[in-house]
Amino acid sequence: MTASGTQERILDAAECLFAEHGFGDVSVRQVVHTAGVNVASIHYHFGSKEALVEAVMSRRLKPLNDERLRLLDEYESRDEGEVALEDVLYALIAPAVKLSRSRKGGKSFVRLVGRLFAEPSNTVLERLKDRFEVVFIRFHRAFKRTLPAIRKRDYFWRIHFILGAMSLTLCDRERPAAWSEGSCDPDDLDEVIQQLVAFCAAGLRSPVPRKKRKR
Amino acid sequence: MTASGTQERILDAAECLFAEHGFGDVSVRQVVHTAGVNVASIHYHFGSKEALVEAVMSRRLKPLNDERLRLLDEYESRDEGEVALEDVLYALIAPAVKLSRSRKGGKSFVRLVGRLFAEPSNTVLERLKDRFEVVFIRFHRAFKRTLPAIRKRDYFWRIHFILGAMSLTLCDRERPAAWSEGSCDPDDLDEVIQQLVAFCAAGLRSPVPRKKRKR
DNA sequence: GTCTATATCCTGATAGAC
DNA sequence: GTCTATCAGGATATAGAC
Repeated sequence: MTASGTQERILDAAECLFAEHGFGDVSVRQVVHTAGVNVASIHYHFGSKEALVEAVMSRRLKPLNDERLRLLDEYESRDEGEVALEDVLYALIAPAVKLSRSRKGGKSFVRLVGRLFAEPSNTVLERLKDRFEVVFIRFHRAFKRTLPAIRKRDYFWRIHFILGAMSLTLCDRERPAAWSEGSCDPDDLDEVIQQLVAFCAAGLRSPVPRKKRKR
Repeated sequence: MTASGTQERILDAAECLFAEHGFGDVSVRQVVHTAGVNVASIHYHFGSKEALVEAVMSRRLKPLNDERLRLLDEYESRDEGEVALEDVLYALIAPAVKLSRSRKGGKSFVRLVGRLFAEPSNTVLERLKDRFEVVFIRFHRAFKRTLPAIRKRDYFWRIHFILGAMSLTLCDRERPAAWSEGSCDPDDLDEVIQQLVAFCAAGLRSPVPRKKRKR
């Protein structure tokens, strides 16, 4: 890396473009144009477009997940293992939402993460799987402690729904504000976090659905 | 259209491929190859790739939304306007989930709808906006009747979370089964629907979150 | 309506001068 | 490390014979 920070400029530009248009629809030429660097520099610094995608994700994924685990550790040591459900959810959700207002491109990155989860057959997600799994195993343990009686199948369906709600919220800042004609403020991050935490907590605590629906 | 049903074969193949790999990553050549038709036929029948994408969506969107409105009408006339929250959610969710097991490519289509909602800056969604809006206005009225005291901003945040949960569930059949080591059965559609309805109902009914969180 | 052949452009990637 | 020039391949789209 040189003093001009070419790698950083490429990563910033790619992060922003990928978040806006998706991975497949952004060419390396658009990236170098936005970054103001030479066409060849992406292959010099990263080797391939695919490696660039992975580098974009890796750069911020570790700090994000580290912060999630740090919060969870903090709550667990403070409450001696008896962490409230809302606190576990907060540790999972808040770092991602907060990252979305950090100046250094975090906004684009969280949209990328949301996009990543919404694209099922995704080689990038496969590659990053290990990093996510460590976090989820830790959170699974914490969730199960707060919900000792929950059935395995109920738990995993609900976790899936929670990921969906998070995904779309990270992906799409504008829709709630637009549909509510301004009542929802996407820039009030504490509000977003609390809404998500409350919604997910209620969903996780809801009674087991009936076995059969008569219609 | 001819007797061989070239248009249908193209639509089926495109629907399947788009659902599997996304819009941008599928070429018209892949589509014609999968459909077993000539390269030029897409442009003859649809005019452009973008028009094909729109045609794929339009073909199934009207029946889906018609079924949603039909269910809602049925419940409202039966219960004289006093429809249970779970029934409104059922009318919104069940037709989409059920379409996912219809033989004629419905499985691919609902994944496409999920993908559509997860991609914010999407020209296709803009084009189909009108068709969705009619449905949502009807459902907004129904929801507000079952939740008369809810604040506008709480309501729209929660609708957003519900769309996210639906989106990911329609997009990604496999993750809950994989993570739960088989406890979740993606083919048990009644189970999926009931899980989603119960989760979303609990979320919609949850008490208003506290104003400030002290951490 | 179907097909072949082709036009035109853009893609990711690289070679080699500086 | 940066740049220009260029490659080989694939993209959408079309022209024109059948």
